[in-house]
Amino acid sequence: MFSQAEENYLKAIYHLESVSKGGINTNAIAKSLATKASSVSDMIKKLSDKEVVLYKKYKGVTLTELGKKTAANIVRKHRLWEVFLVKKLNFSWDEVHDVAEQLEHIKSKKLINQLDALLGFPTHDPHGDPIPDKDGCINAIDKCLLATLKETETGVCVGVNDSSSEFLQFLDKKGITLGKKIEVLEKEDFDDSLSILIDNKKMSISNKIANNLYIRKS
Amino acid sequence: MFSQAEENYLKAIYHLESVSKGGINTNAIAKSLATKASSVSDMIKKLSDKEVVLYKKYKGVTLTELGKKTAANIVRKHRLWEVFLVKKLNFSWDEVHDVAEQLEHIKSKKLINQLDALLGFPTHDPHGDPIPDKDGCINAIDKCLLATLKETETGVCVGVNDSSSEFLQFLDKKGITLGKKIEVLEKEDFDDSLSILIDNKKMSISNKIANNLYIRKS
DNA sequence: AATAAAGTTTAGACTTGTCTAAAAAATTAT
DNA sequence: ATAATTTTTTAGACAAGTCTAAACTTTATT
Ligand SMILES: [Mn+2]
Ligand SMILES: [Mn+2]
Ligand SMILES: [Mn+2]
Ligand SMILES: [Mn+2]
Repeated sequence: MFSQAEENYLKAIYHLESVSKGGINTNAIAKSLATKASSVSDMIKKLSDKEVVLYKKYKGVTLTELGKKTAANIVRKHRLWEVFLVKKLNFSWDEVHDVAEQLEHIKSKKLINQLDALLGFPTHDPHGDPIPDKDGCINAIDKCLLATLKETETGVCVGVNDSSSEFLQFLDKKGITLGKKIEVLEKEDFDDSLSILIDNKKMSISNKIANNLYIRKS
Repeated sequence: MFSQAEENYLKAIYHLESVSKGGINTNAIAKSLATKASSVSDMIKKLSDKEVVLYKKYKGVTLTELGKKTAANIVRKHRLWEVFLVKKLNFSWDEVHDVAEQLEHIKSKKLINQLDALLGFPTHDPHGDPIPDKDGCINAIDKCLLATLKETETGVCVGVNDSSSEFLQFLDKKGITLGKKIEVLEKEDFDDSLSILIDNKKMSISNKIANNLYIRKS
């Protein structure tokens, strides 16, 4: 059994491993958890004792198979709860994260399996992130950042890179939601901004936005 | 904001006040939380500083208005989650308590209000206990223990006094669930056991059972 | 290769919540 | 009214998790 703090560390390491392969360093974990490197050092020793991470002093940390499975299960719970909040409780996609941060620590196998069933076994959360299955496997869809599309290419919005509520609310305001079809009309060399067509409306999108929106090409 | 531990103490005091009016003593709280009297003393000081309880050394403790409201809100969350688990996730009434003990500490006004709406604003939890409203008010129904009924009297099962899973599973086995009509046929002087009619079936009920089942007379 | 800078760990302290053992107060029995 | 018993509080310790400051390793710079 893992404490809430331990679970949060495992999840942070899991997410860091998914973006930067190789041993995860103390400072990166500290930053992602808004804590201090010394606290991370202490906790890593505990996690190492519990055999969920491999650890060599000064050499960073990697999840063991057990660690990966444990972390994936927390992510699974987080994302299922996010789907629940949006689908059943009328939360908008920018409101769910903080509540899911709490709900992901609830311990009950039956709860999460029944929730999964209630929601119709969803494969992705409201931000387009894949939901790991009971064994921790995720089946990632083939997506790329809008910024990588070339002129005349089209695709469908399938996810966000930044899921801060500011960004999500901005997308709402622009009418950009998951599932919408997007066509790149023009790419401005000067500032890498895009002119796109969405819902038959033409709009201009800054490079910063285009670098935080995932598209499945079509 | 209250910690999980503080919330559990508040809830325990709230429940104790509802059965035995007057200042609640340290040992009673310790017993109901399965902790030690010394721990209770420590915590009571903190709760007193936070102005949710009134406390005079050696004289027991009472909830302030703020304390009552806070505690009632935790009970509200506990019972709404229990309804959710039974109605939406197919839990049986003997499985819900432990999970609700965790869920009751989730902090989100919107979450609990939307949950309330999803469930159709239920007034009672799966064990027949009333669900406090947003202001902490409960509207208790008029109920009495089955053991207090006289021969030939009839009523409807509306709640349980003991909600341990052993007792609840026992009731399931006997076919006794909330809403069922019961008629007292005979009362045995020797051991205070009852002969009752339920679903047109005659069965014998020990005094211990009859003292843990609430009835609304009809 | 030596030094500076950056990253990491340790030492020691603090908070929350818990415990045991001992002291103090309140209650009950003689 | 005094003594015995029960209840409650205090004192001191401990585990988890965090922090700051200092020491230590590794990496980068000269
Ligand atoms: Mn999230
Ligand atoms: Mn998400
Ligand atoms: Mn309960
Ligand atoms: Mn209940």
